[in-house]
Amino acid sequence: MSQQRHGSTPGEADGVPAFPDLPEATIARLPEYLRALHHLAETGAETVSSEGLAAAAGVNSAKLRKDLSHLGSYGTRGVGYDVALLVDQIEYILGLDKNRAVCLVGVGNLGHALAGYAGFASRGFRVVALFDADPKKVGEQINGLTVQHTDDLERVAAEESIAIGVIATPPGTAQAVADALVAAGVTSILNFAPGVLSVPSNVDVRKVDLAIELQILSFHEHRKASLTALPGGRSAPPANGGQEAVGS
Amino acid sequence: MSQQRHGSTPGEADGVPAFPDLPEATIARLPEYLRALHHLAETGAETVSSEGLAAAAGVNSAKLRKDLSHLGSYGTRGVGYDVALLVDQIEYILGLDKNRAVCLVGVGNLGHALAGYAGFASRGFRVVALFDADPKKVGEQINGLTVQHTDDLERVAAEESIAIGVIATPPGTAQAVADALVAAGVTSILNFAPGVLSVPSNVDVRKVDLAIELQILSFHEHRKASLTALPGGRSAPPANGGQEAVGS
DNA sequence: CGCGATTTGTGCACGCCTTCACAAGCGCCT
DNA sequence: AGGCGCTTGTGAAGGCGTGCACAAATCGCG
Repeated sequence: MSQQRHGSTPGEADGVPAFPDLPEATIARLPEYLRALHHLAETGAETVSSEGLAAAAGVNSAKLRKDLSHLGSYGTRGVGYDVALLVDQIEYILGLDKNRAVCLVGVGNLGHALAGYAGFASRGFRVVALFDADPKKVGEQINGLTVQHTDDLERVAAEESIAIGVIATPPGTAQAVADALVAAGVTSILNFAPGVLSVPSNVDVRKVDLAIELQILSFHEHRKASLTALPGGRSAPPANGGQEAVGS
Repeated sequence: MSQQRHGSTPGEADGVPAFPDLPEATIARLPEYLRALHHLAETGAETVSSEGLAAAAGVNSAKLRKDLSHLGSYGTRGVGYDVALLVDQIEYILGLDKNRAVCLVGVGNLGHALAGYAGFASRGFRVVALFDADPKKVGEQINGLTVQHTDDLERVAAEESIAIGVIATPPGTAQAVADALVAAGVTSILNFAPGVLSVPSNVDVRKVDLAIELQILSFHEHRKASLTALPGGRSAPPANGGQEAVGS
């Protein structure tokens, strides 16, 4: 699936890809739609209604329609959206047809798991290099790749024309690694280390902090606990229909 | 540091903790402030200005002041914020003084790493139970804990009064695990499995999808690539002061 | 060929969040 | 004691995102 250009590729009216500037919120949801669409495609569905796809992606149907309308008009009124076509569109917009090269820095507890994470490869990302500052880890084989020393990061990353760097080092070394990645020409960074990274404005950084997620949940636990003790607070309603309401 | 109640604990005017309802956006930033504050405390700082703390947390100083003002007035004009006091305040609001029990379901590639992730324990979360559906994994020792079978999840989770459940299973079993967690009384779930979870409305779910993060970065790569080819597009400005601009 | 059922695409209003700009408050120095 | 500089806390404005509600468009059927 998702192999050749269809008649008119969305943004290439004239060889120059006129890029629709999508709202950030929309961009963040496109991968979710894509996952739902792949799932639908596996079940053999040819078309989906906005209602159906919205349910599968866990969002409001109006929001979904507005999101997709930003990509252009790829639905048919009275029918719905062509699943295969929409998959191609979203993959094109997200640049997933490029099979981007990813490198991973820091092969510790978390990094080791990320190196073997199947979810990356299955969605078009190739982990092509692993780095670590610990000499004991250098040379180790993980998932068919040899761990290299971070001193070689800049050279190797430039050679392999790596687009995305993943930082899974301890907080103290994250900034130095980011600097090396930037120096090697990497313009997108996924950072698992707690703390703020300083990078040039043309570099995109996304941060994932697992402890922060737990802390946010902890807040809601705290809030819920104090609500149950409060006059107006409904104290743990056990049976409420059962479904719906997905956090954040 | 950060041991006893100070004079008037923020929300306990009358034994009943009146909970300030903070904006979601603020809640999501509090952990970041907390981390920055801990860092400052280690360097021996007594007080911080909003400007200083904002820089350390990577946000706008006005935003930080507004966020903190929601907790109450804990700054001193002309001086700044008392670091130790603010740490206590935020930890109280986030409910981190409760030392919450966490269980982890799915001890695969990612789950194994999460079980050993130091960042959890260091920030007040105790992983007290591990589960997996694979009989070969049951009984395995990880980080001092024995992996138990998911059939026992509901019973054990209820016994240990677990507040937060972490799902790191394959997508197919995530919903069943969520159902079991809910049945055991867990009201907060951190989900690493792709897909949408259906839970009662009193349960909070936060989702972390590593592939989605990469896809969002891929989009920006795609966008940047097409911008450089475009007339108005500034093509890779290499030297731009050097700092600032942290993505999302 | 026309009509009704269905579903998309979107104008509009509302609410949340961010950012600016500044008054109010606090400490220090003279 | 008084004034000055610094910093917080907040009113107001602007922007972004969401969701409703409906017009426009398409298909199928009689």
